[in-house]
Amino acid sequence: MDASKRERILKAAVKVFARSGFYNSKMGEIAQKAGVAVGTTYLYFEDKDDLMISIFEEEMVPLIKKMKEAMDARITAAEKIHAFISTHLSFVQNEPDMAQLLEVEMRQCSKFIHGYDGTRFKEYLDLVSDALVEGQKNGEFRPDVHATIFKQMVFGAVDQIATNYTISKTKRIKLTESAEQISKIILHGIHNR
Amino acid sequence: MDASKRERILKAAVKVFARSGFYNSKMGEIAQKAGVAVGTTYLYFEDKDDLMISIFEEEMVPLIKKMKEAMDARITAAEKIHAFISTHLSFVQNEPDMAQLLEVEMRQCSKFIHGYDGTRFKEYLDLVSDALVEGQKNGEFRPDVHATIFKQMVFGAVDQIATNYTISKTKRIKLTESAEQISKIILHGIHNR
DNA sequence: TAGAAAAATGAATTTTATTCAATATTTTAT
DNA sequence: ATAAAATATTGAATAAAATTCATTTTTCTA
Repeated sequence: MDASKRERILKAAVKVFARSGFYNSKMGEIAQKAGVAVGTTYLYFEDKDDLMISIFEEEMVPLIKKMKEAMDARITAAEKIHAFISTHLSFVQNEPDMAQLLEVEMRQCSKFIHGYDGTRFKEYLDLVSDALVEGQKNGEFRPDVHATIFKQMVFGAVDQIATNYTISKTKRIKLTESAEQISKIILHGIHNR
Repeated sequence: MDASKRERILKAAVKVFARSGFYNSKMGEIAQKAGVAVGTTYLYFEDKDDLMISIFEEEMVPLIKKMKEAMDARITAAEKIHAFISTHLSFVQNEPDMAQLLEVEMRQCSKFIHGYDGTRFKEYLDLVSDALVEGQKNGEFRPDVHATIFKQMVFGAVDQIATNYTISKTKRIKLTESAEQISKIILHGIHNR
């Protein structure tokens, strides 16, 4: 089993999924683009869904890493949360194909929606709740904000803006502007007056 | 073309989609449950995706109506936004099958993700931005909050909490508690100090 | 009530994901 | 270096469903 062949298949799948959408992507086209036979893709991945989920898992590793770095570079917890929001939206701006895949196409993948345990995704969300808890400990934020609710709320807000941006043709509203608005509302909302 | 037959097919589809998930639902089973032949479903709906989208469109009508009533019953804009959040989450709590369908299964529907123009969905989101603008006019809220960003942000936050609740087995966190937390953060966040 | 129009049927078709028997390549033991 | 064994690859065959459409049934019209 050749690791580079696995990579070739993943790379090809990213391209095909992003261009055609998950549902309309043919395993045959992915195999062809990767320069292998159809059957070979099934030696490296269980099925089409597993291929999609593998893309997610592998893509999240560097994304989490970069996000950690961006947040660690900030001093206050408020700055860390602002960094989460603007870094996520920068990624969406700078890597539209991958954003399309992670936000839009991934959700058509039945195994991802139903079977996926979400380890990597939880890891990502916990960056938000960790920053919240830090800010509660040092008095920046109100202590009555529930960390689990908060992290989902922040991610949900950012993800909705991101998805809408990705889908929309016009790109009327700048993501940098959205990032500032979301941050301001959320941070005002949890600030310890 | 019999309107009641169309209804029977829709009703059957709701049951089957909710039980088996969109992807694993067979048109044959839907037809059987509706007491018609497979081909008949194709006289009333273009395809499986159109059937799913029709459920969404029809379900949104009473949902929007109830949401409008709930919001209109409140005096201040802040109360209206609070009503949006808690009414949405009450619906998720009280109609788990429909919530599963609208939040989870709908997103596996390729035509919904790609082709749907989102008229009904926009109508729903506009309830939030209308309340925001009202609150900005009467001085309750800061005037610099962007309505389009705000409505997406609020919906995204609520939807993420709702989806997580629907998917999770444990239901650890009460949706009423989540509604209070989200409202408090958001309303603090936009309040005109 | 016969003929036309509309609606309904379900077997046949089509499209793809997935499997697996056959083939090719690589590794191991002598 | 060589043959047997193990591993990897192939792509034609299979299977599963969505969708179509020629045929049949029902409803309408004059």
